[in-house]
Amino acid sequence: MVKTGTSAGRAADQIVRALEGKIRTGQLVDGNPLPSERELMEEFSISRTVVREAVQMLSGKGLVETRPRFRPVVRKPGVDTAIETISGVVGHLLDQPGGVRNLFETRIMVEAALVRQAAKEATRDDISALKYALDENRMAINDSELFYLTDTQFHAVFFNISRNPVLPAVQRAYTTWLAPHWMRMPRLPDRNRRNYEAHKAIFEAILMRDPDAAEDALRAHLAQAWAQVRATFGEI
Amino acid sequence: MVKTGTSAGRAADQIVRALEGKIRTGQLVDGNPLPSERELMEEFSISRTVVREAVQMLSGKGLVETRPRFRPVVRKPGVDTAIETISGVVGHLLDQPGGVRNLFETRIMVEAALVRQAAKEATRDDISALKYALDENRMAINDSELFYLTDTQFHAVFFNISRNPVLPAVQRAYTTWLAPHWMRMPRLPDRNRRNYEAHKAIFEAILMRDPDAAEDALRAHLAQAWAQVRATFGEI
DNA sequence: GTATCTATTTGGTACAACCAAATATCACCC
DNA sequence: GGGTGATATTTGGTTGTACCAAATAGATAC
Repeated sequence: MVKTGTSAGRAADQIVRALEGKIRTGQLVDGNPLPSERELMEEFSISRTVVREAVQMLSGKGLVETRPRFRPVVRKPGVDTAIETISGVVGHLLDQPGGVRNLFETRIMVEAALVRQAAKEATRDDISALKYALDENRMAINDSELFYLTDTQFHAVFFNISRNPVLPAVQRAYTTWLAPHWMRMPRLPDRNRRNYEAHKAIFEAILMRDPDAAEDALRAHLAQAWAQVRATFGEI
Repeated sequence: MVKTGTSAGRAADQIVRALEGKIRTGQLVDGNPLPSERELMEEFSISRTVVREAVQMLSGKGLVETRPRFRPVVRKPGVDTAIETISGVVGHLLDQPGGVRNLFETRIMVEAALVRQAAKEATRDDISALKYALDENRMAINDSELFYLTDTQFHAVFFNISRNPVLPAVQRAYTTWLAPHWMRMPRLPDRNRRNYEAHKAIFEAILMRDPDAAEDALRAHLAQAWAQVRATFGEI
């Protein structure tokens, strides 16, 4: 029987909705493989064509993870999932003139807000986390590979202070998307030291509970970083 | 001939990349329909199945727009495209406990940063745009439908001041995603007036070039809005 | 020139078949 | 008995054909 144009009008969308539900309610457990395509086509009485289509849609929405020849794996949606979903488009945006600049500008804005907040309401734990990250950063000045890592982790502390799970994911997005430009920059102990000093200045402003100074230090730091990027890549 | 497992290993990904390129370079013009599936299968010597798969992927990436029975339309990627792409996942996130709260919190943070910036560097044009939006808002106090609109537009001004095209898109995202909660709130002239007064307070702080006051006013305003949401929906 | 009816195109779905990579099964040897 | 490797069985990837119903283009009538 060739059943076409079903009442509801759409197609595999129904399957998608059904599976979406099963994932959200936990009937399909996070991390487990999806039922095989043949099973699904039997369960919903549809052709494999439609099953594949549905699975692909779910993959596009980030609810399942598909590797080329493997069973799709269920993934309960999280902030990181959302961010991965747009990575493709963002890639194109960054290729456009001014794309990187625009993204980086929002990062400055967000992080400026975060350091202000840190200066105002960082707990003792937050501050010791910050101090730890700063020390790690200092000790890595002569190891550029490690310095990049500790640099990122220092900044990460700010994104954690709010206790809002969205923000750490946002930072991961920023670092992932901007990494191509950062990683290919010449990294010299000299520059590392300057960056460390900038971090230290931010830290001290936060210690002094001075939001304005913290914001200024952060902006100076990121502006300098941007200048380095420009020096490496030119107009972007 | 049944050709499988081609050298490169993947499948419709190649087609996706090819089409991606054609879209970015403008060979496939923004707004125009994609070639028909049959044409594409001939052009790339692949089965229609694969063509459809590729098109779907492009759709998932937001590079083409597909309505159920219509020709897919090419869409050059923009920030809005990116945001639409994640709308699906975000929907799930908002359903989770605390989801709305977390999102709204980031909105407060971002907008607080924006009003600070506005207070510091708004041009004469920015300020008159703000004043215009404020007046429109005042005149709509007794028309709740219109008030919601002018409310949104008042806030929109802040997202425009930076001249960064990412931010207006972000605001559209916020309003879209949070709309379901805002629109179903009881809207009374009384509340409208209170919100208008809050807007006015923010505006005046910006006029005075006082970032701290502007931020405080903005935070008070949004905190109140949140309280209203809570009063309507309870724990969310 | 506009409206209406008809032919053709085009997307949506189904089914059957096949390949190659994964995975499960089992016999075999230490 | 507990690994180890060869074998059988899934299972995802792809092709081809076929058919329906909605869109669109084309022709015809008004």
